[in-house]
Amino acid sequence: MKIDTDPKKIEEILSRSVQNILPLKESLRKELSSGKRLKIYIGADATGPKLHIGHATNFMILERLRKLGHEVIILFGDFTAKIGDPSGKDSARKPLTDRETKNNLKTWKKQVSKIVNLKDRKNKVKIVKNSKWLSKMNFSDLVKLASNFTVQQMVERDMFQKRISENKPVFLHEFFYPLMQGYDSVALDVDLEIGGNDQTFNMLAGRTLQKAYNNKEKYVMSTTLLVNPKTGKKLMNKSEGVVVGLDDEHHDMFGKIMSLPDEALIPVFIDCTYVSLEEISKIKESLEKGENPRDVKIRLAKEIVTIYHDAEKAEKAEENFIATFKKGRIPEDIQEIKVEKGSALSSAVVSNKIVPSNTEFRRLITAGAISDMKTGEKITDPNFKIESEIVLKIGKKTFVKITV
RNA sequence: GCGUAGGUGGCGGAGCGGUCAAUCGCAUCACACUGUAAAUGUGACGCCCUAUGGGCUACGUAGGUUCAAAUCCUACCCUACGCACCA
Repeated sequence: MKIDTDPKKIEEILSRSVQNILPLKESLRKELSSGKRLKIYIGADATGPKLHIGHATNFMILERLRKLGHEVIILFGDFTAKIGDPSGKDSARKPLTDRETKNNLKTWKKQVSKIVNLKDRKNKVKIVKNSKWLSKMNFSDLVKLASNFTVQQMVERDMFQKRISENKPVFLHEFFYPLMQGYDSVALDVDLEIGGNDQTFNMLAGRTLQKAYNNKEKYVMSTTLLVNPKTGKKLMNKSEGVVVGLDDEHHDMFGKIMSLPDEALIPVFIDCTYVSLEEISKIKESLEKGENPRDVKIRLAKEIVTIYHDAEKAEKAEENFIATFKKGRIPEDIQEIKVEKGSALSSAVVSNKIVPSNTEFRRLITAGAISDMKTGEKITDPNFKIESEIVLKIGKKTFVKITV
């Protein structure tokens, strides 16, 4: 296969969404320009079935490289997932069953396929699981592997330092994570690994091991994580922000993007869309000149929805969004439930899991969070009975149509 | 193994016999204002009910003392730190 060495394309690969390239950006450029076919891989966490737009960044880079003709591999970390990443406080995560792993892989392929062309026969993407080699290792293999690192190197990591100074536990098996991930590089014998900035340590472990086992240079490309430039907090994090999932339904996806903080606009454009860098800098300029960020965000939402759905759905999502939230109309595609005439609203809504509990329902209704969409009036009676068809708005984002 | 300090709600962290479903901060949810942004203000934030009241389950686990326990006692489990052990 002929390798494309277009300097412009290479430049984009080397700079867009890239945090750091190790050992050196320029030597990787040389490799990419040499016409040699490189073996490149990206590792993905198999613990959950959902990917979000932050993950997409890496796959976009991978796809660019694939298009140049390089060999790309997606590694599904099923073995590491079985043990669980104990980076948080909770150490023991229940191991994933084979069925869950299988299922995760399936949904996950579907999501990735929106970005990476998995079916292209000319340059096929290889998908591998790391249980293939990791599950076969015995204790002496592990000892050999571990002897490539010192405890000091492990302990040096920020996350461990922090926990040590806070007197929080650091479990021994946590040290195995970089080892296992690093060994993937050896097993695959790769030239380059791409991963989020938080994976740098693990990726570098792979670099060390690749040198030790195969005597080969492995490049490491770390990519920027989606963070709020103002607060420094991760954007795609359940506890700190909104998670825009790649398989979110189009209206939902659109809405979630609209609720991203304004400051995040440009980074998300760069990392999660195909909009050219020149154009993004124009957008940035117009924002600085005072263009309403909302309109820019609509553009962003449309770009992203187009990637994971299509242009038509993006258009629809926009219309729906404007109609519902700007004009206060009833959105399309709302949830519908059917109940007996005269039954209590509370039970209708709780039994259909729209509201988690009766107590919560009471809270909402006394706060004036439930209103009739047709009349615009608030419903404040906790014992409200459903006598005829009604469309309700519950809180900010929930709409439901109840028929009798 | 020994010693010391700990284990409280999604997280951090108070409380140390009754007024504790548990101060406070973060997160979350709702309302107001808005651009489903941010900021700000207000309120809510275990569950259930025939609801300005009542009930049930919760403060590592299991027992016990007491009219009454997150708070006291006993045992166990877990964590950190120190000591001891270290072919």
